[in-house]
Amino acid sequence: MKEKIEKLLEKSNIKLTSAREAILDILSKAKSPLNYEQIRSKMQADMDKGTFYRNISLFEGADIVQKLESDDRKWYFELSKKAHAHFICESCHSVICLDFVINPNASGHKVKNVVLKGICKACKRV
Amino acid sequence: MKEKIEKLLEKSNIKLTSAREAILDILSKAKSPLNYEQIRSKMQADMDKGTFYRNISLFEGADIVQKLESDDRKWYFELSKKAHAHFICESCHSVICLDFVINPNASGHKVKNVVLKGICKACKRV
DNA sequence: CTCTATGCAAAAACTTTGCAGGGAT
DNA sequence: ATCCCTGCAAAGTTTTTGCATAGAG
Repeated sequence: MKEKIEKLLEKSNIKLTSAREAILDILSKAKSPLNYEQIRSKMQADMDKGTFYRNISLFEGADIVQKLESDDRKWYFELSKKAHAHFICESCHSVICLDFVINPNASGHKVKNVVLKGICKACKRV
Repeated sequence: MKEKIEKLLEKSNIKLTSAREAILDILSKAKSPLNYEQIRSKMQADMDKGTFYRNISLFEGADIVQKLESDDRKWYFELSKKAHAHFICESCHSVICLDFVINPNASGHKVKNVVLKGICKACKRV
């Protein structure tokens, strides 16, 4: 894991620190995008918000991390990977990755992301 | 216009006031969802934020208005109409309605909305 | 020793809420 | 006279930023 993260950062000339490793380690294990609170709760040691967001925006600039927002007005983060759609649950606000090929040229605009919103499987059951 | 708005409100037992009429009048003329600032700038008379947001949430509760967020962390509002997709421009943050039929059962979740993100036609040209 | 990352605290940006005054019925 | 709508101002939420200190090389 650590080597993989080291490689990612090396490519962009970003130094490896324990804060950065912690963030990327959690994101690399996540099945779906996570917000600050969720990431922080998975950490062993506490991390300051400032440090978190500053590193996240460093990662975004280097295209290592992508952000998207749910409808709870929080940013959700995931490691950059090939374009895929997301589902956002209006009930529990979770963000779920979908296997969904994005057609970049529907509609005359340049489409980079697709987000579906509604009620997720889990919430539907309740 | 006014009669149409009156009918909308009557159905939900909401009294017609000039603030409410102003908001709904602007929304009914809009081609795409608008945020508070955009709506406010189209108004003849000034309107307080509190009044605006309170009425908007009244409308949402009555299913007269739907809200969605762009990626500028602002809410965008439109009159409720039959399910259609939206395009959000990551460059100018405008929200554009698309003629796009939503398939509610892709992916096992219940899909109510579809949002495409990317660069809009206008920004692409620049 | 120098340079950058971190933590703390304050600022920012939008939205929401409390409260008192004003209008409509 | 009552009820609820409105405006003003303060509070709330998440993210961003400034500054001093700690830490790495």
